[in-house]
Amino acid sequence: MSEQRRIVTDEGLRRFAGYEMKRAFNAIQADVNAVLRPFGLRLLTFSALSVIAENPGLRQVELAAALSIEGSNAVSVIEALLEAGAIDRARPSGDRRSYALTPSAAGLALLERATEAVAAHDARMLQGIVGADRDALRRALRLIESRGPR
Amino acid sequence: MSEQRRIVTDEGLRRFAGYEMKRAFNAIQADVNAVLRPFGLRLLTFSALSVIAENPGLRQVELAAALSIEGSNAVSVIEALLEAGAIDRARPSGDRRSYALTPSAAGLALLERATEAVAAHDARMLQGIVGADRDALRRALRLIESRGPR
DNA sequence: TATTGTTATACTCTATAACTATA
DNA sequence: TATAGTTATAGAGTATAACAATA
Repeated sequence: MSEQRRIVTDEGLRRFAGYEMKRAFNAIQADVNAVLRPFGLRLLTFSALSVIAENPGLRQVELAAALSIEGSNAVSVIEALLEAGAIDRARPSGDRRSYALTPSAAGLALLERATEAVAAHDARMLQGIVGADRDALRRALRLIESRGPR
Repeated sequence: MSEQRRIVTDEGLRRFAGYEMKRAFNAIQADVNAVLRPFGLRLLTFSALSVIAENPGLRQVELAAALSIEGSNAVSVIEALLEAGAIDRARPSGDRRSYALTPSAAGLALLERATEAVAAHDARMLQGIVGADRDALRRALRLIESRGPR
């Protein structure tokens, strides 16, 4: 035990939504990645797989735009999903620069199970936030996101 | 222009608050760090300086706990603030293992200006979120944070 | 000239293990 | 034995610049 029980506060920072957002997101990030680890996925690869399944045949540049990540950073994400056998990549007939990304059967099965786990995680994190508050949170997050770079 | 205007969506992911939180926080993170760059600060060093100014004489372990970061990761943050001349570090009389962190006069002046800029940034990001919605956002973020590891 | 995908690189944040010196 | 601070290390996310192939 310490000699003097000092109460150290971050009260001054609590007035900033950005600071509280960071703390809340860190909690989510840690939890969701723990949930996804058994599936061999991270939040980013899970998200990418989800978008690919939703938009089969999309190009890498489209995936990056949908996830708001740089194209160069999409490369390793796609590589991870390819190595896991969750997606396939093929040159489309039209443009020989681009690739068409499609989910594999295994990828769809993986996504289904992972999505269920993530849904449970999400519900757990939102416990106690109900009704109008939940809607307000959603609205606020989208508005904040829209304040960012286009 | 692309031959085919494909609409790629992340609609499936939008049902997860965690995904929207990540996107919103990325927008905040990018903006606040751009705002802090002229002051030679990042979100983390700004936060640390703020907590030190609010709790002068606190120990490093207390700072780390207040910010919810690992003690080992607090080292470089403190180092950055020391090098910037924003804080001082001294061995207290009682315990020769620990350090007492205090803001310098220059650090307090820096914090004052930086806080003003961050407040403007925060207000900008929260534009359009008013009244009950703003309270709901705050409540939700604290509740989500409390769902994380203790 | 512009776009797609890629490589290389750098910085930041987070987490863990192991160590020292002090308690 | 436990605590405060440190070092080393690794993994992950983000950002920029430069390049080859193709349009």
